[in-house]
Amino acid sequence: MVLVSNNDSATSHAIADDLKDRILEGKYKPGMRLIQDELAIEFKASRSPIREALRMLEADGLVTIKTHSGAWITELDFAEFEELYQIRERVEPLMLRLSIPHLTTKLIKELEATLEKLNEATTVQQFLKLDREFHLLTYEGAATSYLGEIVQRMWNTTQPYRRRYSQILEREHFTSAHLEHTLLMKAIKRADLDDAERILYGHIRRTRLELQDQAE
Amino acid sequence: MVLVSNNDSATSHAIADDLKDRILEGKYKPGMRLIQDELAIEFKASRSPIREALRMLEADGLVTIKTHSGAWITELDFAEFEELYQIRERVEPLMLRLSIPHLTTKLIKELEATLEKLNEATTVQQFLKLDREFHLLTYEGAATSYLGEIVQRMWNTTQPYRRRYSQILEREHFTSAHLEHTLLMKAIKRADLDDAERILYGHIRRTRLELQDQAE
DNA sequence: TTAGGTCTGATTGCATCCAATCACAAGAAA
DNA sequence: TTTCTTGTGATTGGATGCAATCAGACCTAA
Repeated sequence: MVLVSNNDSATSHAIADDLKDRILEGKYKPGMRLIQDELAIEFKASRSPIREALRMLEADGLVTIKTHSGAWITELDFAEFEELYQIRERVEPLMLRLSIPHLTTKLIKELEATLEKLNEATTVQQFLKLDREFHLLTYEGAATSYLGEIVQRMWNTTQPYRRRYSQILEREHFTSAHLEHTLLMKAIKRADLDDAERILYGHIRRTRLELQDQAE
Repeated sequence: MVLVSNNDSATSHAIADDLKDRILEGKYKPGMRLIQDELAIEFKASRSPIREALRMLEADGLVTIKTHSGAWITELDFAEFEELYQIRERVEPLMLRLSIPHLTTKLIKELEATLEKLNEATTVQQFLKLDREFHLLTYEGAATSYLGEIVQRMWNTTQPYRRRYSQILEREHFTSAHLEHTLLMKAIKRADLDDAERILYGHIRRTRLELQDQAE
């Protein structure tokens, strides 16, 4: 289960990947409109592949298309953001459970290295990037077809908001996250499925509640 | 949250809806190939809207597209079917929890009527149709944007397989389902969120395990 | 001033044509 | 016989032009 890159030769896929990066990096902000002609000119292609790319991004939840009207970068209100976190609480522990038994020693080494870098992160930028990397890596052992898609999609759509809201988080949050990540790592290493599930559930839940508190 | 019909004027949407019905009704069987030209002729349209419709169905998980190769009705192996049931076990109880507090008395009346018909169903066909109707109705109170999509998508993709596998289920299964549905209805009426979640979780889980037993 | 209607430019949706790619069959070599 | 190569038809991907639709400005009437 590769939750990272996606190499498909067709230009529509290439365009979709490129746009996806821009959205995840925050270059394209939620609510921004995308105009087919402009994109076509920029990518030196016709509107056909652009349209297909937009449909793919729509499937990823990154873009919202309204018939005869246009395409916008998906915009979440806080309720939707919260909803996605609630789904994550339920779904990611399952994916972790399915993954742990198939994690190779190589992957575990990689996980530990990422965790170390994560603990040393100083900027919010770094923290977000490494946090994402760490969690998605823990799922790499799951040979799932649908679960992986769902999880990836949720990480993608919430990405711009994690960036936005994490600015308001207290220092306290990062130390809690640090402790939970360490506990999670230990549970993974001794292949304790129930414990790992529980820690992850609590980790996501606590983050949601903290964001909830800060946001009002 | 309307999990039933979808009225969008654009022809690509109309085509997508039509194809969707055919797949869910079992006219188009998993593994069957879809050829753009043939569909274009049948729908008296060009290939552009057909292509868009296929992309939409891909997003719904009903169709699988391979670049430069073609489109097929999505085919699940048993492992994927099981995976989807595991996700349902985690996700649908959450949706039920979010729904119950907002169920109107009108909806509850409708639910009871559906349950009554469901208990009187004699053929497998009827059972499947009413079972789907009953469960999706219990979620109708949830004002969710993503959860609803996910749940609906899982019901859609597993539909052909529910039909296939339910043929091999014992009479025993239907009486268990009956009892669980009745318990669920009671929990819903007294708005007992925890109990409702637990019953639904067990209901989906038991079905999965029974199918697992029968299938090997 | 404000509400409603109409017009117009911008943009999307669809049709058609051509190019790129693939799958499969037929043939050649071992 | 088996395996590899090559070529050809079928099918998908992309480009271009036109029609349909929408949003916003402008005008008119109350």
